[in-house]
Amino acid sequence: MEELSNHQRAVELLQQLGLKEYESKCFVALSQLPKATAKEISELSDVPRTRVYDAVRVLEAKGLVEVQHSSPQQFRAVMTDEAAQTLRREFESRTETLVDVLGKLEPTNFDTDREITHEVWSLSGSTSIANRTHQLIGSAEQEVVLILNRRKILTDELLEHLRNALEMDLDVLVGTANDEVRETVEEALPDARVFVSGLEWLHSSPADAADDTTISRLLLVDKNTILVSSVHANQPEREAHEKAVFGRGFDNGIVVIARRLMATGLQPTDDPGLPGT
Amino acid sequence: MEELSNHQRAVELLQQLGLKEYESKCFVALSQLPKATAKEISELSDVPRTRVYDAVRVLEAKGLVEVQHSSPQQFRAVMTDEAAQTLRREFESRTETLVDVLGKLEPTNFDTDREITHEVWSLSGSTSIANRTHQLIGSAEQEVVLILNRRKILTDELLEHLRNALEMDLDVLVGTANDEVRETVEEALPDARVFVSGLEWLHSSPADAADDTTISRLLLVDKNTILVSSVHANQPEREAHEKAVFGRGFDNGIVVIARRLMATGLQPTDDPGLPGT
DNA sequence: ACGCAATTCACCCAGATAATCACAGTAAGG
DNA sequence: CCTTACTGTGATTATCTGGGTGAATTGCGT
Repeated sequence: MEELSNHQRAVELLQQLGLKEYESKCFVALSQLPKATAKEISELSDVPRTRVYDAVRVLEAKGLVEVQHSSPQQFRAVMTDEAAQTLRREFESRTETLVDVLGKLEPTNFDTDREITHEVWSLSGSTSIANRTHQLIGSAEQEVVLILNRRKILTDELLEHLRNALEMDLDVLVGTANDEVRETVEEALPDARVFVSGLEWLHSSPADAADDTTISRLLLVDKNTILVSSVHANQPEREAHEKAVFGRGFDNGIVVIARRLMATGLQPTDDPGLPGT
Repeated sequence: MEELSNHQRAVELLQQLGLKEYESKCFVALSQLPKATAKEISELSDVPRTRVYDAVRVLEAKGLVEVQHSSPQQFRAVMTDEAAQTLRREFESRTETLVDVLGKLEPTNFDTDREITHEVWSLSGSTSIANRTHQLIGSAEQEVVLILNRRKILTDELLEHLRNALEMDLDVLVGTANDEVRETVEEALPDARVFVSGLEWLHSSPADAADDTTISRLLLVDKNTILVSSVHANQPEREAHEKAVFGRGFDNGIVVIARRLMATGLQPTDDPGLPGT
């Protein structure tokens, strides 16, 4: 029954979008019928007959269904595109006023970032990580070393930030997993130094380890700040979730390790021996 | 304390966007500090200190805060713009798959609209009502009579639909509340017949009535289908909520009444006496 | 007037979530 | 080294929202 699966998925999505279970079920049922009475909805949606009315009432208030006030009351759902549009409008309105309110709220003791040493922060979510990546590249003052392992993360925006760094006469080194990506990067950034990283072990899960975790990006800025992100592929529920840690401070342990890694990885023939701890 | 009000509003908004109370409070608190420990968050947000950790953990998973795993753990919120962006991305992903799933789901008995007589449907929400308005204008076959009472509802999209109707050689009559709107409409639609409606009582609340409800649009299509929308202004909580009823069927009571109304309203000097029931 | 279905209302129960407590690790200072 | 205060984790209890059910009311057809 693939139908059931779709049904369930739709109900879950609706709930995640803010509707209650009954409301979601009723709406899905109504989406399949051009028109329906409470009884029909109840049968098709497993919602107790007596509760269909409440659910439909709030759906009406949200602009998702229309009701006909006749003896056997009839209901119909608006077209799905309209529904999505309605939900989107409500959402946008909320986020809009949210950033507004939060903006008016920030003025609290804002002592600029003091001791920025020995920090190690973790964060998650691809968008947050991408944002932090861009931000770090933007704050570079000498060099940017970046190793990419997945094609997806090579976004236009990322290239744009790298281009900006190049225009400020910074050293930009990019390590890639294979020649294909290397060529893409070389085209977009002629002034950057692009390698195929020698760190094969980085690019695929270690054979012995049981975890299917993949390093997806590795960024070193000014030999001072490091960001490492990885994806856990074993969770097929959603888009694989990306996690990252990022740390600052020249003598920060993780930064030191990363510095060594980067050096050996990008120049596999040399024995660079960068100043350690 | 206007600060408190903003604080509360922010928390409510976050909750409406899917966060729990604790999560919302913690995020708002963190948005005011560049960095904080669990204790500080607890004090600033009224969240029990021991529960701050849980809340912050899910916030981290949602990509809204970063955590520093040090002895006294430290937390920081991402910039509000980033947060909004993250939330938006999640939302879009959901609505996207939603319309997809609902689309695959619709194939159920879709006997085209049979008896379309004597129906009276109610709906609410400005966007839904606007959509229905456009749809009705698009389905017109002879004439479109529209009375506008509020400037806001004269959108470009509405004009576009009216223009389409004109190009199909339909009669388009537009009644407006005042000369200003009339001129705007006449500019945009040279071929339409535009009046300043004679129905003054429509355009403002009746003096005796206690309710401050205003009719905002009134649409009659093919002397057959009617849509009336009104706004209740006494609810300053959000944008005033718009409600509407729409009915079809030549001999539908509400349609008959509306037909009479429109006739006397648009041609105040004449005694048209359109064919009634 | 009667019966049946439609609709509403009020209540119960369960799971989720808020609130509190007790305890085990950890850092700081004497 | 020991004390002390504090940080973090887990278990426990209270509260509340919302799902689930049946009775009471309304309205319609016969």
